[in-house]
Amino acid sequence: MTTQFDPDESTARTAADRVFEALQSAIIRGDIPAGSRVGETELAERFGTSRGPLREALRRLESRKLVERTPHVGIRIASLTHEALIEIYYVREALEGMAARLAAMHMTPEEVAGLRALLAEHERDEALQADTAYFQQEGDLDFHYRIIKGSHNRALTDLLIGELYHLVRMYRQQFSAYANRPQKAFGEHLRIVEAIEARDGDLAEMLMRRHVSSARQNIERHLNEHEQTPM
Amino acid sequence: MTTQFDPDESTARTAADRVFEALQSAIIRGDIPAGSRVGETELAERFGTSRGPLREALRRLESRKLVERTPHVGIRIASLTHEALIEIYYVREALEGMAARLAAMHMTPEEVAGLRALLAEHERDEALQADTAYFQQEGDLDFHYRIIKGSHNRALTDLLIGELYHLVRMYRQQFSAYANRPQKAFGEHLRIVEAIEARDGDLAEMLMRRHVSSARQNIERHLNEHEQTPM
DNA sequence: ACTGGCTGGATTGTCGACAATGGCCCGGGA
DNA sequence: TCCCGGGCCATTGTCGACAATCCAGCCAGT
Repeated sequence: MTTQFDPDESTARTAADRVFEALQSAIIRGDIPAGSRVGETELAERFGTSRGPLREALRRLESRKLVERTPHVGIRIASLTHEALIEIYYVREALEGMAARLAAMHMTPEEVAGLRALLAEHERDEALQADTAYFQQEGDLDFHYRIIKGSHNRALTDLLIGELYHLVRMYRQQFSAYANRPQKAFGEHLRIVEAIEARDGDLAEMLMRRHVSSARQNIERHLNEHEQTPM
Repeated sequence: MTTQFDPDESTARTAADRVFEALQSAIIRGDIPAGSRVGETELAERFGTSRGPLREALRRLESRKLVERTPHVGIRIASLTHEALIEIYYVREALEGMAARLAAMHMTPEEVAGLRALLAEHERDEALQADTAYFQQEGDLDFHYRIIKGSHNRALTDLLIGELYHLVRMYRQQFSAYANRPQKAFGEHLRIVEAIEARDGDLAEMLMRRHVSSARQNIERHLNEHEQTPM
């Protein structure tokens, strides 16, 4: 069951980078169950490398909050609590709101056009698939990615895409995503794009914040209904 | 010029953690000049350890944007451009604004009282020292730290304190801080605390955002005057 | 029977050496 | 004189082995 790579595509970089990406994918996709303890030796031979590069990969994953390490004890795959997810959504609200504001200021006309094209594509898919949520999931990520990159703010982009979104994706995998009202989300996306086209930074930020906030409230409602956190 | 440690205080954790903190301090304090290339072997023997732990420390510092690594080439201490500093201030504006909002909602009465006590202490120091900026620098950081922690949002706290503020501090060390109008800043701090005491989250966020935004505009003004980025 | 300490095993932390890659310098040719 | 190519060297990437630490289970004592 050793993982196999394309020998010319991924070997370009160093082995530590390969095992880092592979391990990250494995965690996000749920191939390694969340919250489980794993040994370094086990992981090392699983990914066909030594413990040296593996440990470096683990350090990076630790800073991304994907694994937890306790000295002399071991590694466990991160299992996020619902509270942590809610906290992340507050951060997303602040950062993506700012991203939308900056996108309205700095996006090139080509980027805006691409954004609207993406939205049109979503509309077709949505019309076809009505309320199936999964494809819309990836489309939703794509939409947010474009606005984040449209901010042309590297610090903001690195923080959101490099640090936060991995956790969000792991979450969606763990709890197979709360039904996230694709038609409502699409309408919100539409209005955000309109605000960006109008170069209205204030409005774009406000709409994006409400969009993220709605998603958070939607999750909180689900949690209260299902009473998943008795405590 | 080898760094020295308290042999009982810092040795509690692992050696990789010690060299991580030591290296981070050295970078922030400017002991290692920004932008300079350094070799792994050199650093390893400087901190009295082997290359193994040092490389793990470097990985963590890399994710914190304090060093830059290029494979097979080497390490260079991060030297932030002015544009990067401005970008960080936009992120701070968004995140600390949210932190102030959450602090107004979630701070305990004790934390609020401590915040006001800190402000009173600043007022005394400020009255004594008029316009000397340096002490106010640390006080300013302390003020912001308390509000961030007052948000009771771990994701937000980790991001701001764990990822961002090191860069801000390194900056202040590099460029020995732009004169940051302590009396004006103090007044803004005062109004933020008042908003938090009134549990007015909207106002607290707005004031904090304007506070950070003012600091950013102050820096931008200095950059334009001195024309430090000819390009 | 239960608590306390202890020993054995396993896992992580650390180290030194080897291999591989990139940069630099020197020499030759146009 | 300038440009290009090849070889050498330094530095990084990787590996395997040794040492330190923690956890589990057992044994003894009360």
